[in-house]
Amino acid sequence: MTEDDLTPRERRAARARETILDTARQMISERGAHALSLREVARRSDYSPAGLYEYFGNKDELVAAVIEQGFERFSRYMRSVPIDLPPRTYLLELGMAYIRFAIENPQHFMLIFNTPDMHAHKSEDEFIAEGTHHLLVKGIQRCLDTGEISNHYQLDDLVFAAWATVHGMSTLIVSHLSQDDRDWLASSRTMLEAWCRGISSAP
Amino acid sequence: MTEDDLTPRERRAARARETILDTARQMISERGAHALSLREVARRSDYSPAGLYEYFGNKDELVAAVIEQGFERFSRYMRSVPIDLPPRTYLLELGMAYIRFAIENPQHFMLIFNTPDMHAHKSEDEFIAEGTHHLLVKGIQRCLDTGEISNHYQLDDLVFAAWATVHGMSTLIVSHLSQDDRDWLASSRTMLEAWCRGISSAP
DNA sequence: CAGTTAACCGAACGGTGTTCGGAATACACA
DNA sequence: TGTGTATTCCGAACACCGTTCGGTTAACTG
Repeated sequence: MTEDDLTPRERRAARARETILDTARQMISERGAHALSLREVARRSDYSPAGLYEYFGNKDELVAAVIEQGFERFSRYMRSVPIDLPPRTYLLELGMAYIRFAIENPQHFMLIFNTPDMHAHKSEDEFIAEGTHHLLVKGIQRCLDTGEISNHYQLDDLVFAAWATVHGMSTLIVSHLSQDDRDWLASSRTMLEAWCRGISSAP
Repeated sequence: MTEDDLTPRERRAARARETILDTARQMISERGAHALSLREVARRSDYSPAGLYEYFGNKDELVAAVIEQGFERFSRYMRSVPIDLPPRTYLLELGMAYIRFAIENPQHFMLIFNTPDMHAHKSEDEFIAEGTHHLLVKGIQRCLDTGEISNHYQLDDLVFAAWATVHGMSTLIVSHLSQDDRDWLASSRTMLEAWCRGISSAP
């Protein structure tokens, strides 16, 4: 993937960066992003607080790196859905992958989709997010093409509603209903199927 | 509403508490909850940092109080929907009230529904939230009774899906699509109508 | 081997939330 | 009205935080 002709020094630096990043990632999935302390990261990875600044410009850049990792992980969930499924099934499974990611990585889901500072992640994350977003757009477009979704609705509105539904389900499950031990994946699937059927025909 | 036979001292204390709370509320709606500084609140309300501890046990209690205010405001939006509307119209307008609150009070919406610490707001907020939640449950139950929603679906799942849809729309609009200047209220209404129609008949 | 660069740290600065002892103030009661 | 008590409020301090800077190793380069 990447160029492997790195000097030992560069390879060492990359490894150190990765170590620090892993520590931060683990601390975030343990206690959430709001409780991340740079000094604690330094402590756990055997650096002095100042030492970290060799690898990350500041705290925001560190959590931005974790967010980027999270986006890649999220992207993997989404891309794992076979594209050769029937259009409506594909759409359904895409939504389920979204929700599965949230349930299996609650802290990272919160981190990458719920951070109040949208200024931090702009370049690379947006790029990856756009990539997965495109999967949704294409998926819906295919359903429109095959007539499995009524062309009475605009593509933009359909994308918005589909995204909102799975995002809302994910958010509710991980942040408000986590203690309730219902089978949320089953409920989500049932109601997503209903949603797909609902928009399959004109009013 | 409340008992007015308070001593002047109690009245003064209540007023001071309210002043501090207002300052905090304004600071939150200006720059978000994550940027709230207790010392800055003290500065703006002419107290010393230590002085605030006479009225709030700690910072978390202060933002908990702001959250409670936010819940009450949110509850007012929801209760403003006339209950004598036709069942399906009522349900639709309930959802629109939810989204309107989010759009018109983005920081407070984020604050009360997106705080990573679910341990803080348990007692009063849950109570009010349950109150508005009950509006949704009753609204859907009425639709089931009149047959405007297919009884093929379970009440719990319907409530979950309805809540998730409006919550997702709200969250996306205020935190990811705020710069996009589409008419999100219109899009939301269109797709909520589609959702209502979608579950009106069995598969 | 000498010079340069990278890697790292100790110490400090200004900020934060919070605690504590005490001072000022307002109150209740004699 | 005076006195004792409870409320208000604050200054100072503590521990922690993110960040910067100068300097000291350590590693690479020629």
